[in-house]
Amino acid sequence: MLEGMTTRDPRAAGLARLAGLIADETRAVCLLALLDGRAWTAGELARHAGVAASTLSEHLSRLVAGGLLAEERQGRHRYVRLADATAAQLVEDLAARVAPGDVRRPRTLRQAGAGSAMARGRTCYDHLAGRLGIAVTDALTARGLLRQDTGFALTDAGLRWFDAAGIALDRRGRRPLARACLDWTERRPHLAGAAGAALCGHALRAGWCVRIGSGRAVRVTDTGERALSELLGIGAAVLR
Amino acid sequence: MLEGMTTRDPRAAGLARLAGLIADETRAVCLLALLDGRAWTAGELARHAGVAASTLSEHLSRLVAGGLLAEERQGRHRYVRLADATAAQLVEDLAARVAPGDVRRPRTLRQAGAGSAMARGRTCYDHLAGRLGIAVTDALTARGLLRQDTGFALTDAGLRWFDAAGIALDRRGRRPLARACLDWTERRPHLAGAAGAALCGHALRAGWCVRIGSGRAVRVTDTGERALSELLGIGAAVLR
DNA sequence: CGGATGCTTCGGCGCCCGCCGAAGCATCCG
DNA sequence: CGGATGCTTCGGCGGGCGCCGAAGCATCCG
Repeated sequence: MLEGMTTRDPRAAGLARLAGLIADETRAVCLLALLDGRAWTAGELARHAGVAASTLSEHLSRLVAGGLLAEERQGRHRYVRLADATAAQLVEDLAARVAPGDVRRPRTLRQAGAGSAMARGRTCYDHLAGRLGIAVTDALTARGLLRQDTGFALTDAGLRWFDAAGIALDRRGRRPLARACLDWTERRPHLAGAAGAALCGHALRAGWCVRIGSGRAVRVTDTGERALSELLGIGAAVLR
Repeated sequence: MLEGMTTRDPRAAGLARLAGLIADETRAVCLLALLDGRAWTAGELARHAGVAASTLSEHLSRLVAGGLLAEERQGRHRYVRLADATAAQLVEDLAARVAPGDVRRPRTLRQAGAGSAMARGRTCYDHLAGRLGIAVTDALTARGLLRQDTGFALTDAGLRWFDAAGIALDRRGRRPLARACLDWTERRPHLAGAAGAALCGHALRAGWCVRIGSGRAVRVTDTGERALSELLGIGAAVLR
């Protein structure tokens, strides 16, 4: 056989290998969990995924070797997190393409409860998502601070708004300031990129919102309601 | 075992299945080849990938069933193409993340020749790439028609430029007008999205550039050099 | 109509990979 | 120091999947 083979694209092997990292349901479970942007221990992920610790250990080694995860050893714990923003974006992009019909809806009450908290507000890697993320994105757009019609970019007024709000934007890196991230529960784009990260970081630091328990869901505080109302004209009702 | 399993993310199975479609080198070869945006027959792809027709037939069925490819039967031929722009973007995004060290450089003279033609100018799904794509993107940016510093979006002046050049933009669909696509050979972003597609389509229709043979490489014509110089101030030397 | 061409189906083979539990190592803590 | 905890390594098992060639079907063409 073969011989007739012409010039296989040299990227194919790497592409298949990269996709292969995500092409396992247990690893996919881990990557989606890590989308909260925080570090998990190997044991937490093993329990979360429902497999033996030994099994998960090997999965983590592959994901780290493949560059999707970064690890940090602390004593007898192995902490892993998504390697960087581009890794997070990759998982997001793939997850966003998954046909909505392919996701099974949660069944138990407890899951439904957690689900509705997540739908209200959560972090998506390092930016805000859920109705909260959408509300912020919509408000920025309505006020002419963010353009969505011709792409996805901050306007000059948007740059001034961040400056006036005292939210520092890191414009040195290669990371784009504004980027669209498709919201899983809302099925609409919300603000990601360096600006989205800065805004989320500020919101958590300033107490505009706090994490619920140990998950990625967040709740808007009274302080946060006032700030979002003053700075962006977001009504409290939208966030409930 | 198990029992301890908590709430696996319902998207995990779909995510793994989707990634699994790309996680095979032969299928990856096909997807990368199809990034030229045109339709290939099953036989062409089999020869290109260097596998038996029967093997490739099954691969195509899986890719079609998974929604990444669209097929069209004509007589005894089975034509396939990327299902839509989002499928193309998915493959691009994944390929862009492949570590540059992972791609082996071409070796033979013939491959090197094809490579340099590809590096000069080519189509990337439905927009321009290679030095040509970069030159156009840079020129649009330098003239204030495209913003890259705060995201990736056309400016109002950019909208007027397309209008004045007689290039119709389809703004009805959900597809973003401007989007960044990481150029494989240049390692820098070039213009994709509805505007990139419109520009590329116009360039081919107006004879600004023509396809070289049956591949995805394109060559800029004399007409094209004049047009690009007049409309965007692109010097001919850049395109060589 | 009959041979050539393109694709698909099928059976069979072999490899890869995900899974587990047992055993071992490192770390922490009383 | 010794037991508990967390992680890793190893052997073994089973299933899935990619590969092929042979055979069969549809289409095209002389």
